[in-house]
Amino acid sequence: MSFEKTRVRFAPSPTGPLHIGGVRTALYNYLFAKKMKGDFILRIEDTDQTRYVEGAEDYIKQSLQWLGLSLDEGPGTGGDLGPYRQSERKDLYATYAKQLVQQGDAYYAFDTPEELTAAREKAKEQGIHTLKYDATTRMTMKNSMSLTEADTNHLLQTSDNVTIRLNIPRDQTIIFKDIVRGEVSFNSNELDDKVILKADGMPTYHLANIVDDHLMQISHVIRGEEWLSSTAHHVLMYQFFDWAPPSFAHLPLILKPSGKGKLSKRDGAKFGFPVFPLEWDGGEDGVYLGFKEAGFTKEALLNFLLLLGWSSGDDIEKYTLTEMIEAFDLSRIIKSGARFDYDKAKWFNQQYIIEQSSNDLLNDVKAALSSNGVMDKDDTFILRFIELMKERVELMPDFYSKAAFFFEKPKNYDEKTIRKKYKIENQPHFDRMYTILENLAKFDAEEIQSKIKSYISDENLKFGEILPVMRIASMGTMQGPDLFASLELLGRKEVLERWNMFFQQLNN
RNA sequence: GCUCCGUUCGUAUAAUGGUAGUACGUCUGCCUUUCUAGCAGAAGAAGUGGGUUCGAUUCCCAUACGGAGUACCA
Repeated sequence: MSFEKTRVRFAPSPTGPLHIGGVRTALYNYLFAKKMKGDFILRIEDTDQTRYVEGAEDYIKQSLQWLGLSLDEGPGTGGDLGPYRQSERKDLYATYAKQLVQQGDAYYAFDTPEELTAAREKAKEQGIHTLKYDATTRMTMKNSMSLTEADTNHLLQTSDNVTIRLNIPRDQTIIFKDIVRGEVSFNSNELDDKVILKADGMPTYHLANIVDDHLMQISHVIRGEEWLSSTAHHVLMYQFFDWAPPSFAHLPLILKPSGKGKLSKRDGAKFGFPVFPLEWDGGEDGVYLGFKEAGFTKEALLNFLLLLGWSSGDDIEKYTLTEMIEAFDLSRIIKSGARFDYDKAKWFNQQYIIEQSSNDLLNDVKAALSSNGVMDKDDTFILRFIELMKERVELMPDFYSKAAFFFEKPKNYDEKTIRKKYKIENQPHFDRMYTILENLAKFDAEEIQSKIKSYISDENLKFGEILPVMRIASMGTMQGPDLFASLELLGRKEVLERWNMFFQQLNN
């Protein structure tokens, strides 16, 4: 096995936008593939026609592309072992399902969904929590095991309710090794006779999954923990086909911040953070925010997800994609579920913003500004602006929301600071400082600072009574970058206008 | 209900059969006109009960709690 080429697949079903847990699964698959110099394959599991959602496949591809998780094979990408969309492989599955029937490892079942529901209801009345279609019950159902050959053949011809079910053997222990959890075992008596081929001719996940993993020469199946329970079925099917099973690694779930249950798409709105990589318009379901639109860099998102369920063992926590590939190791995946911690996600983003040069941020900042109607500033201004704001920002939109005063005059002023810091007897000084600014040879931070500061000390004023008022007069708020640098950026004309506006308003 | 999986500061996690480390968050101080950032510091953790052991957070068992699965969904 270890001599084979490593080939992993990310196999989402196109039933909606790619959830953040799915993104992490994709990441881990990608990292492992690249670490092993293997292939990363995208396979679209669209076997449920009733749940197909238009645009979901594109969304998945766009998300992977945005994140830089490039595919070696997949629908649209190509590859020798396609097609990579299960709906395009439909005929294949029936052949394999029939092989299983022939071998006696599966059988035809003719029960209608209604009959099954009725049987379950009845069982419930008798106190059986869930009716299992298995060795204990299958002889009471309508299938090729319970029916005569003649009846079976007749139904095969006439029924439009023909499915194929796995014939799970009695009293077998199914043991498999999970890379994350070690040895996991199931007694076959606990397993139900799962449908592997549906009445519409499409396979269920279980069949499609193992047929494709085998045919596509997948070496490692890295997927969410929700699949752990059905892995026993899968292992049994590998035995039926006499195929060597891949290695399994079941990833811990990403939990709600409350810790109760796995993170769902509704939690985004509930807790106020994105749970999808990109924005998704769910129609009447509403528009779901994406990490990208919320102002995350892809590097930060990836870095955050990397550490939600995996740790290198050392104290390093910032990784580039290349470093992730280098460091990643399936055996260090955490076993227990990880809660989604939005504060930590934002911290990562802040780190990435601080590290990037103003030039690197230019386009993104421009975008954040222009979506707030700010487009009249030139690059020189914005570059300087970025330098001042960079370390005060967590998400890209903060470049506007935390710094709007650079682009428009204050609409209101921080009353508390005015009350505490403004003394009417200082007004003549503000008037004189106005004149100083007006006549400054060069309106730059250094010049403003030195002239204002020497005025303050010459007049024996208190910095704490003057500077805050200047800030309020110019910015309206106490929060912001260095006062003098900010004044310079605002420009003399603008500052003087604001002062006029402020002191006039204040004194009548 | 049944099956499987899990359980270390609020959160993410590390190491370890012998002092429980790191990061986020929180709080304090320094810096500063302010907000950040940075620096310095503080508080804060092994679900419970047994066993093995000189010694258990670590190994074993039980129990509690949490999670997942239990569909002609993936």
